[in-house]
Amino acid sequence: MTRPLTSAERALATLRDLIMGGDLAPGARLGEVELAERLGVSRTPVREALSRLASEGLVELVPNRGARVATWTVAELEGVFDLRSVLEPQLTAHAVPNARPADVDALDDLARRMLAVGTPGPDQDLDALVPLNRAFHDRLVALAAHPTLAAALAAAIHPPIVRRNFLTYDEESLRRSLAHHAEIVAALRAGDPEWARAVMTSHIANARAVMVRAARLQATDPATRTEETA
Amino acid sequence: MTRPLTSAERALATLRDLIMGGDLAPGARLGEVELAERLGVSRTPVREALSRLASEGLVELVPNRGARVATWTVAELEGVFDLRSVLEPQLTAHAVPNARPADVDALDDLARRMLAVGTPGPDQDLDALVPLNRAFHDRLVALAAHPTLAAALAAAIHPPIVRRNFLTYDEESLRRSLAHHAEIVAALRAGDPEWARAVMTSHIANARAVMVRAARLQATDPATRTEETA
DNA sequence: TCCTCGGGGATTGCATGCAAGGTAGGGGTG
DNA sequence: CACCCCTACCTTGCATGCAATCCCCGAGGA
Repeated sequence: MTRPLTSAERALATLRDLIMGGDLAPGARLGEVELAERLGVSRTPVREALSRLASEGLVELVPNRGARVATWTVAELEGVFDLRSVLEPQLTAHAVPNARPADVDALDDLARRMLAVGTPGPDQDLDALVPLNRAFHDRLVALAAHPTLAAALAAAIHPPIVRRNFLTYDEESLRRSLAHHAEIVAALRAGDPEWARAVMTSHIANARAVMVRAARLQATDPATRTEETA
Repeated sequence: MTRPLTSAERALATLRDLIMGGDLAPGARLGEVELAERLGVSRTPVREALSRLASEGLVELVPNRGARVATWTVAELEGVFDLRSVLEPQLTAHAVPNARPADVDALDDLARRMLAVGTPGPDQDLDALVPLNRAFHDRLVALAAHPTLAAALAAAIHPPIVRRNFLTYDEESLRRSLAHHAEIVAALRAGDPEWARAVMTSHIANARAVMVRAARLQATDPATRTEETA
């Protein structure tokens, strides 16, 4: 019973996916007519979508000069992690009293599967980690049942930062990250919100260190820079 | 050298002010043609403004059914305060090392003026408190120099919740609130971020109690309900 | 009396057209 | 030779028109 989406909504969703999925690199120009043709609609819904993406921070919109995919500096990246490091531990703590055994089992399953595909060896498949990780965090956020905090977090994660992040993890940080997931499950099972909060805080700090290091490398290595003046 | 704003930007700003200022009550219908005439532009920029306000959470937008000013429940109000109670203390702590004597003096001045117009007596002027309070908090947020956290906070405060809140403070809570401002100044002067953080946490908790009580009263008292089905 | 089923009016959703503003490239000048 | 300006093209910003959808309200039947 899902009501039919409007063209503007489809354009919004498609553009968001294109940006978050990395098909449109940061700094890439977003011409209205080009997008309209690509999406098979007129410029009007495209403009509406761009406008909303701009207020979400995914694109930068300059009057009379059009839209570009938003770029981010290392400082902004650190800012996002500052925000995550206050929001996600809080959400995790909220989730604890709401976690029913079935929920914990589902999270446990996700954590185990991440461990399976994330551990170095013949079965390692880092690409498979991304959706699993997303599912884990989404489920945790849903358990918190706190729409306002969740919305603030969703607004923060926007930048295509977390996109394919596991490729940038070094082996030790990755092992830590996987262990955190398992430990969060343990904290949930124990019903200890402070434990869960602490592990999530560590989890974000670990991710922060990895991402900031990767971003610094990318910023100084011209070979990997995405074009910004296309 | 401020470049001329587009019609859509003006519509956006005007609508935002109208909503935040309470001229458009929560639940009020926002017809495109009506707004377009009121603002002297065509429907297109109005649509764009409504679209952006929707993604900011200020209006609710239902396909084919138009826009209404967003309404909020007591639960959502509490959610907003949950968010503020993690963000504002953090921002306040960030502000401490950046506070130069001149900044502290300016905040001190604001706190004193709030005390002057907020203390019961012949000089009490609760309406004057609102802009002073805003200036105080804005200045503090600016000092934190943390755009990401600030943006998340700004997105949260949206609901016209904080609008004319001082009218709902009881005498004791108001006195507490004014004292908090002064104490934050003291913490800044002492250069103690944890002190500042703790006071701000109390400040938000106090405000939360006042606002939730007021909202509960309003929700049960039909006389003060704003029309929602206009 | 209550529920169901249209019909008219109004409103939104989208496409298109036009004008204002911006960008790039070439010629002229110091 | 470098710099500036000017022109032509392109893009965006906005207005308007038309079709699709929804809401309201009244008539008919159970």
